[in-house]
Amino acid sequence: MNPNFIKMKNILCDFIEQFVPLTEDEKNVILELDVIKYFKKGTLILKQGKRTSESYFVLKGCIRVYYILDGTEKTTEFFTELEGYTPPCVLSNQPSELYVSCVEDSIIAISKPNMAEEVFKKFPKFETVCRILSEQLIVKSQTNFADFKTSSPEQRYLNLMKERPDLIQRVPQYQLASYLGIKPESLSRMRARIVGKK
Amino acid sequence: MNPNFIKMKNILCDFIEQFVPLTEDEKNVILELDVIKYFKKGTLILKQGKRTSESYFVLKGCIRVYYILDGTEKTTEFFTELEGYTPPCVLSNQPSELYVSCVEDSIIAISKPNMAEEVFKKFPKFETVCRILSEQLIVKSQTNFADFKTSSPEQRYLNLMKERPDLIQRVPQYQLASYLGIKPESLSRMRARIVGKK
DNA sequence: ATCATTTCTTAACTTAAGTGAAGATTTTGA
DNA sequence: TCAAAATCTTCACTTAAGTTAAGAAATGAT
Repeated sequence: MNPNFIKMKNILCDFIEQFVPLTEDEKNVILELDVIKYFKKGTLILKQGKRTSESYFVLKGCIRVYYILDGTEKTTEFFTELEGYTPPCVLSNQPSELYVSCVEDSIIAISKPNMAEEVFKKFPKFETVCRILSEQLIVKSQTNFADFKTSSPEQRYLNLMKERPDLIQRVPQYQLASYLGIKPESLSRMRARIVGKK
Repeated sequence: MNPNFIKMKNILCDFIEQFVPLTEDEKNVILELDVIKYFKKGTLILKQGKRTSESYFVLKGCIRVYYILDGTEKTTEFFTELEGYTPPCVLSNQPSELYVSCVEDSIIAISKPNMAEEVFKKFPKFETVCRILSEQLIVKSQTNFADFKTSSPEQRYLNLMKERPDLIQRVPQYQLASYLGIKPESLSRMRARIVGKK
């Protein structure tokens, strides 16, 4: 077992222990269940049209969710360290509408519903964690959405600089642009405008 | 027990039975726990600055979530029949940033976390329902957000006409406008433009 | 180190949303 | 029923985003 692997397991257990305490037994269950995978930058973890039941939990790196509309990539989400994502197709049992790709070399914990079910049966505590996490995620998602609706593209960019400054460094601008709901040219112009104002 | 009350209980149980079957016992638990309240149009169920631990589940009518920024109402959500909402302040234990008001005369099932905890203990099945519902809500919220980001104000309005035509009838336009992320004047002009195009 | 590819910038022009202000229309309550 | 309040529309003007197109800069692969 390489030391990096153990480090990642600890990150995962620490994260879960924010919500419920874990016994050694329970930690071992996680160690056995969660599959930790390494991906190179640019790897497509999920492609449009494919079926999957996998959820992704980012231990290191950054993944991007996007789809292609009229030949253009529309980026809808970025997930970085300690953020998790379940594609809609996992719940709908349909082919995926979305692509998921690695913006950087990334380490991802992958889980599947049947794994989860088993664990829930053995340790109901895990279901509680998932429920609480889900409830928090809903609030987060709704709050982000509300902030987005009520601000101009420029405010959104300034807000992103404040809330997730790392993304601006890590991610190509044309991907950030559609994440902000604007065109790459507009983002470029906007940045020039903002620098000018200072 | 008035017949309308019983009707509402049935609506609630039917809704839950979409996800898990319920025994009579379990239905009774719901009947005893959930508090069903009647509100007049315009009632403020939750005010900015107030603390609450209540979640709302709309049995009939329509509620609106908004906050006031620079003296202007910013509407972030509408919930109608069979939709539920937990304000962020319930999870954060802070005074509410948001108002919740009734767009119409409404019948709302109100629940609190301590009720939920008790029920979860007695019937773990309910925690499963809540987890599944939450997971679905996350997807829904993220999908809505993605659609919003990738469309123009006009597309958003056309999409709203398709997806929630009832809202356009039920809700004042100035509230719809901020829900669409635009000014009321722009919505008014846009509607004229759309009618002209036909 | 160099070439090809990807990403970013700039510019001129078009289109639609924001703003401020006024007035029309609809709804509500006494 | 009528006046006040709330809601919606229109107009002229400003501002910023979309579009098209060209070329510069950065990155990656050999």
